[in-house]
Amino acid sequence: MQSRSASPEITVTLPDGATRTYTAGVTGMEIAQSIAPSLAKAVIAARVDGVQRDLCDPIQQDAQVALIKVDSDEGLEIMRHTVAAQLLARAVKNLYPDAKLAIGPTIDNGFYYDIEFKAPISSEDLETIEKEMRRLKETNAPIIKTLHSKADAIKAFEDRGEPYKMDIIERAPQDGDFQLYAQGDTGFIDLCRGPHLPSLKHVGAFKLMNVAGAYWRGDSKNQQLTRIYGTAWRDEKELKAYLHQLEEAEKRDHRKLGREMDLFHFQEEAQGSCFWHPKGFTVYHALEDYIRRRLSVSGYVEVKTPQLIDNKLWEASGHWGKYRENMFVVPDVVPNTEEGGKVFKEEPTRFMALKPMNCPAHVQIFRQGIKSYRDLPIRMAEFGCCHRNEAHGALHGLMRVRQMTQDDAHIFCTEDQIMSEAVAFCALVKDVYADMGFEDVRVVLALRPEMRAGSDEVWDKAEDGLRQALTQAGLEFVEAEGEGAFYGPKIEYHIRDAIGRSWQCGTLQLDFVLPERLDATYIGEDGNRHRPVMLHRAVLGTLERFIGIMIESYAGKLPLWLSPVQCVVATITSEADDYAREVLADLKAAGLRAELDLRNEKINYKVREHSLAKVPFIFVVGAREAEEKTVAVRELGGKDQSFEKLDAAVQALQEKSRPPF
RNA sequence: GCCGCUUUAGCUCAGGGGUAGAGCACAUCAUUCGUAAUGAUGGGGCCGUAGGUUCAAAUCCUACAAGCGGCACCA
Repeated sequence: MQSRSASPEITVTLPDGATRTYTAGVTGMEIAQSIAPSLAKAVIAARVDGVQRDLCDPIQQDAQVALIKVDSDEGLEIMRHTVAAQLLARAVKNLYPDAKLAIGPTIDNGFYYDIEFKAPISSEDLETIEKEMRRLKETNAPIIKTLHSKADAIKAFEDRGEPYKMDIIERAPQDGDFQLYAQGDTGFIDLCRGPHLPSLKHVGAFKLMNVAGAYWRGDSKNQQLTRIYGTAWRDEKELKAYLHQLEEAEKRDHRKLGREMDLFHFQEEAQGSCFWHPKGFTVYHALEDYIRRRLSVSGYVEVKTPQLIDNKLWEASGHWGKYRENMFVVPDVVPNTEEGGKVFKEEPTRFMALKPMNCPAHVQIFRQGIKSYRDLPIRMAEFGCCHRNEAHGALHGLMRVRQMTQDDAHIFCTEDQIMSEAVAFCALVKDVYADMGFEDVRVVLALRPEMRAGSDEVWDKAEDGLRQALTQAGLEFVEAEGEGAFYGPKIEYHIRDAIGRSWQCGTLQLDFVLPERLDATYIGEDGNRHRPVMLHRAVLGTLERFIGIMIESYAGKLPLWLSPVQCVVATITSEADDYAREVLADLKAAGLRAELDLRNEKINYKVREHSLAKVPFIFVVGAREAEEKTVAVRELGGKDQSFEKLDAAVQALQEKSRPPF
């Protein structure tokens, strides 16, 4: 055995496959310097055997090393992290010495930092903080890392009055190697997993965006901190482009488009419940009809169940105990009619509730009569109107409402049928989302939570069934440990809105508990009673949220089959009025949703107005068209028009407007 | 529910202790026009709600409500 030399040589393999030899303990910065001085200026971190490291970290053995610059995605993220954890944190501590730092991670496009302030700060204070950040950036302070033992690290933050940092260190599993980052000799330090930029001079363009409240460790029982959100980019140009893109995205906000396109509105007296206008309800119906056709050929039967149900059923189902804070409860009492008197003469003792879910009602239908295993699976669908008493702060346009209509169904089946039903459902969702034009769908498999009902064997089977179903449907998905419902695992389909917020739409949930609680049974082959399994499932989720997502995704320019007005017949002069009426009649006879614009306005004005209203087609008619029985067809977004025979144009539009299913 | 912000005409927004402003929209009149704004005139507001301060409040203060951005919760 050969004796270890004081400084053995190591081989470093670069991304292009080239190898170089260094003395053990070489740092990323030294490697960069040995390659090119320009590289040493630009490099900000290193990836050593796949792990991001600071440039000052020594490399002790043979390794794959990639040098990271800000021009890469991971470099940009490191820079954002430094802007949050170093620039923002130090600026805040300079301006508010008694502020207490919690955590400051990066997020899509930026970062945030959670901080406890003595007095509330407002968005105006952000400008001051941002100014201080700019001043600090100009100092180009170097960022210096030191390693500390647990006790030392705790001491350092105790001295600085940083209880949240102490908490993080105390909860950390390791005893040493706590990384503290300082900015030169400014006295500022922060605890961080790193890596960080070697100096503030690598910081690009940044902007603080807004302030919000956020709970420490994400738990509403904990102290609420102030969260400062910011964005950071390589330079001013990128920052500007991002801000512009945000502005554009805000124009797609479904609440704004809903008003502009006269689709729906909300008002104080019915907060969280949508008033659907004729045009909006046309979209709603078109979508509902589409799903109804899909379900019908997929072997579903449709039902309708009561809105108001006695709390006896909710107690039996478990909702009264577990879900009551989200329910609208109605006293089952005749109200007092005396003027100025109490609403109820006596304290109500009997209650009903607006249904927050359809499942218990569907079990009631299942329980009528005796079911045989030959009847299963029963796929019971309902466009169920549900009410949930959502927290005020949760409401958000159509995305989060208090009255919603789910494209809901419950599949009652045997355990052996779970797999095939789940596979069929995943295929159905895939087809529907493809029809809607959604590509960016995030699929989550939510696995068993700590508190759960049912044996591990049943959970193994259920989770595996869903996993296989997703695989067979060819869907990529991520697994979320502990996120499942207490009664079973679930699949969730998430879609993003215009500004990138993710909303859950479709879902499949396995339930072994409710059939038990509500005593649903079927007679098996063996002549004995058995429990069916219930699959709760929705493809769109709710019509409200899905339409909201559709509006944002299409920026209001809905596909033809969903457009509330598919075609406007616009005249050039009043000479063409009679002919325009004929054209309209033909369109309507072909089942198209068409309107007439005979107003005494210039055609430019009409085209502009209907284009802004996002009408997919305009049939322009003037004296010439009336004479020749043609129409000038203008498609939304198109620059010019085509002249077509009336019957051909109507037929073509009819063809194009056919729903995808 | 919690934190911060906002609330003025149908919409977007300016203003600010002393008779309420603009653009768009709307109405009327003129114009009959060939593919993204024709012109003129006019109507329209309890300045979110309720209290308070003041000779005087849309403006200052307080409370409440709703909306917006987050958090928590969730389809």
